[in-house]
Amino acid sequence: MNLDLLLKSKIEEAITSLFNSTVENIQLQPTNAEFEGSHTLVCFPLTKISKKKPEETAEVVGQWLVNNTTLVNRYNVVKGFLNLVLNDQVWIEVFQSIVKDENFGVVASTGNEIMVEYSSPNTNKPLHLGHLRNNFLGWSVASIYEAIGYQVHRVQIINDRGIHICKSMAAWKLFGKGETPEKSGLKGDKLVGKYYVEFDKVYKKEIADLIAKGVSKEQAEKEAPIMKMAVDMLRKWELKDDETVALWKSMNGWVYEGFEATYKQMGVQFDKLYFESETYLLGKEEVLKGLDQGVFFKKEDGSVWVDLTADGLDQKVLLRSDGTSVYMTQDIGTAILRYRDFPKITRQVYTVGNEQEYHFKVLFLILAKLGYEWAKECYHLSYGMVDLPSGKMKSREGTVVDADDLMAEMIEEAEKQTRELGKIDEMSDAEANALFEMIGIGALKFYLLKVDPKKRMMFNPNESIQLQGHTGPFIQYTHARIRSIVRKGATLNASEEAIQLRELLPNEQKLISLLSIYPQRLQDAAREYSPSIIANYAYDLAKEYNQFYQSIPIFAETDQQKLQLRVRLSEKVGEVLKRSMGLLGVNVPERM
RNA sequence: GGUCCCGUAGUUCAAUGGAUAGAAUAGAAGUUUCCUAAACUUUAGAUGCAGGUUCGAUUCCUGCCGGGACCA
Repeated sequence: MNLDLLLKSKIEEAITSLFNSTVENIQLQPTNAEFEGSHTLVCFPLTKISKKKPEETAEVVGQWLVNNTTLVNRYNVVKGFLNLVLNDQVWIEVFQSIVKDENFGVVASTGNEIMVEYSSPNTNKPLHLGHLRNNFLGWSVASIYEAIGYQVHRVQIINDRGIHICKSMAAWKLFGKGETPEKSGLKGDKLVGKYYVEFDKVYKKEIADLIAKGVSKEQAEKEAPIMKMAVDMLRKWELKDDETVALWKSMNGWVYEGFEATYKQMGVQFDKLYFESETYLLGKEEVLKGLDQGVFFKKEDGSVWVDLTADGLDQKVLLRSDGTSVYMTQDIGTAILRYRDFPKITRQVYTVGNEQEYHFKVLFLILAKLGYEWAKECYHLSYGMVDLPSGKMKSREGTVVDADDLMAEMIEEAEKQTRELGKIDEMSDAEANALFEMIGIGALKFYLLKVDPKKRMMFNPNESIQLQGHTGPFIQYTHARIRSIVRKGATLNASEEAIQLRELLPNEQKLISLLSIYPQRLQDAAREYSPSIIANYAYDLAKEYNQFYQSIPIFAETDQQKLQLRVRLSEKVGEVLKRSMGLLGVNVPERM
């Protein structure tokens, strides 16, 4: 039962009957807290057909609804706003239908199928704070689509080829002395990252030395011995030189093992991994095919270009004059390969930072020009950078926040605060540790997901470890309280018969109202690709519940009907909190 | 040079063109014989500037100022 639609149709009837006319868009919105009522009809747009002042229009519509429907109990008019107070019986019916639905808010499979890409790191550096936002977002959007009945394939593309990995390889060969993650106890991705940094250090020194000898800067950058070594390795790799490929494989292997541990701690997974080393050749083929078809053109130096000036963009190179590919070439190949692997998907969602907006505009246009119908359905889930109080994260200045370190700190801080509150006295060590992790990771995920993805956001370490206020742990705590109520309620002799109440308290009505809009919020979140809509909804619901909890002592109630309603209402709120937090990748505890 | 994004309380975030712009945090003052005080209550505090469209603009349009990104 959709109350809003029901009410709207009644208002339509009212308008037809009163003004002998219709309006396309009935503006029904939630009533401001300061006024009585739950729904408000904005009457200004109706004045054209009512030929009355806004106040009078509101008055007659309100009167009609009270006289001709069983929904509206009373109304009040403030300026052109008609505030409607529905009958409690209506809310009780709404609640009954929610209670009856054991899977409230879960949409049955629709047969739609999409792919969501996220993460997609380079293999030369460990994951950092920016990757956390990326992974949490991608994971959450995928979950949200599953919740509205889609089949979702979670994938990533791993940038495992190119000069950057060769740099780490060169430095490792020169200075590594056979170091491995096993020997040094260093996580694989951290180890490879260490040699990437080492490369950079040596490279800079070599450039400086050459410049000191009178070589030009440009020349020095090319001639530095360690760079020549890296370039040579890339060349050998492309020729499939055994030794080089073996080293490449083993170093990439270390990185993947390291990443795997980080993903596990993040709580994200993938259904399939794509590797650029496996897709870039397909991209090249497709570009050459496009060249034959006249979609692209060749310049005098032999490079291949696409002309997008007609679309308001410029010309873009797709193959360099030496025939090597660029990022765009690879992405063309990857996109096409994915549709071959999963022919039923109708859309690809790319979770990639907003600095690549231009890139994806171009990519989708090119795919469309190549004749792929699905290209126009593709979506770049573009998100803003994560800044620190000190400004942008810069690896050169050592301000990059490492993902593993951050997650460990969050869990540690959760443990510290939980112990201080003396909340784990009756828990086993295993339970307590699971709780610390749930709270620490939950706080981090909520912190990063509560902000609209499109916006650039600030990561303040001191605020992020806060567990009070607009945070994940606030909602987790509310859930734990609810579970406590439900456990206690279960020990009473509750009858399963339908609740026969006729009236509700304002707190109860508001909670029912919030519960009832969950399915709509879920749809909104999917349409906008925005987990923040879910995060804020869960927060609002938890906040409302805490007010209810604080002002109404549930078990002090002598009327069994009322008591039952409050326990069941609590239970349902708990379920929806759990479900919506689940969409963010956040678990909620039974006790905390 | 061209294209795009963002400017909201001290700070971090909200607000399908609608009412007196909401939260959180930091500040001030309270609530524990009562289901978990990681909670609740009260209080103070903001739309960068100038125009325009509209019954109504934080939201749409133009210019300026400030911050950021991308393309050569």
